[in-house]
Amino acid sequence: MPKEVTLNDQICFQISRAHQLFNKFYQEPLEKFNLTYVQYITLLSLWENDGVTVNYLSQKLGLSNGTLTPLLKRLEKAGWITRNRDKADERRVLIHLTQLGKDNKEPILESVQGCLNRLNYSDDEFADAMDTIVDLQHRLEKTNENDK
Amino acid sequence: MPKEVTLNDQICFQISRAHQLFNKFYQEPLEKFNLTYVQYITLLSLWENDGVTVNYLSQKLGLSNGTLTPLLKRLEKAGWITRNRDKADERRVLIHLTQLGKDNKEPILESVQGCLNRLNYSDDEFADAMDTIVDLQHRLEKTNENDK
DNA sequence: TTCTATAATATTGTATACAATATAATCATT
DNA sequence: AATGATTATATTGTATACAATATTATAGAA
Repeated sequence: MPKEVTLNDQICFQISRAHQLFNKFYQEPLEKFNLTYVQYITLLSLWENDGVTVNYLSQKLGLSNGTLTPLLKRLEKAGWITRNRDKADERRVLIHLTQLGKDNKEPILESVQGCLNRLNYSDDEFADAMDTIVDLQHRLEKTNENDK
Repeated sequence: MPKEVTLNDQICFQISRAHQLFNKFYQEPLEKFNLTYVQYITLLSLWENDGVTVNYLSQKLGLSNGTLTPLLKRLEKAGWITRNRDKADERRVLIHLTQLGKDNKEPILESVQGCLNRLNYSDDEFADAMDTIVDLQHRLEKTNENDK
């Protein structure tokens, strides 16, 4: 008799749960900055590389431009970034951090790190967990590739 | 000098990516049934326990009723389930699989399993990956608990 | 029994998320 | 230089996702 397929045995379901829990997890450290989790991740990318195109962010974050355009407009409205057409190539929109966006890097990272510390990962445990997740990604990417 | 915080070092980001990749991954096996990943997960729960309330599904799937109500309406419209007020307690809505929903259990599971096999997990690797992810969930839950 | 508290679901508003399409600018070839 | 192909972003339509609120039904107390 084949084993019954159950919800909790599905690795996709457990990944989804972890994703949901992270969204909740980030609410507390980001609340005082009025940022969502995805907006924070976007700022994180801009703190690494500022003055980039929507397309670059789309690749880096793995989000479609249909997701990013409205998200970036909200970040602009809140004063974190600017959106300007590239004068050298007007198809492009260049995203730049504002002074506010730059000045708040440290406070935001500190607030987040304070929460991350509470996860109580040792360096080894953390590295192992990351390896497991990235390995899963590679398996999924390889399979998704084959579908094309 | 403190180490620079980068996007790819964030475990939240890697979990998000895995979540996105799973959504893509499930498109192929579910396409012919016109189901999304979340709808599939919902059916999976109903194949385990049929005739349950919205609240039960909400707990089981970890989704709010604000997410589930429209999702269940779409599943109803497509003929997979029925939604009926419980005559014994008319605050409740009971969700039942239709004959279509029952009859398609095996074909859907087979289609999905065919794709899952391509991930090439050994039993041990799979168990380890699951442990890692569930352990992460517990760390997140514990931390989220403390916030209340 | 009537009033209140509680419980279960639905609705509203905001924010992702993406496929498909549209728009506009640039590039490439002639 | 004209035009066809390509590139970059925006828009539209559909589907999650949740907090806050509304609605309706039940339960409990006086």
